Amino acid sequence: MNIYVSNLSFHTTEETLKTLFAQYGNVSSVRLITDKFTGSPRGFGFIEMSSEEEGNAAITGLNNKDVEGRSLAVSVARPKPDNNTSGRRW
DNA sequence: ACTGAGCGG
Repeated sequence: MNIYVSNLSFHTTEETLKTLFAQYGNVSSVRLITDKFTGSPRGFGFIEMSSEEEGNAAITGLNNKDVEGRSLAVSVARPKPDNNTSGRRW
């Protein structure tokens, strides 16, 4: 279950998200998108959970949640484009 | 090296 989370504080780290999402299910992976030059968290990231139900529970529970002074924006991540092995084929 | 809409590897 790929989950997209944004509107994070610039001080928010992976462990913070990990702790928050772990409350609603098993977090498979946590990836914070960092800047290329400064290496600081850009304010958004991706969360992978073990199951879809846990992901929905995390989204429902953590969306618009106040974290470090910012309201989290949690939603389902978009499918990434692929050369030819990607879902819809038209 | 920075800042506030946002979808990465």
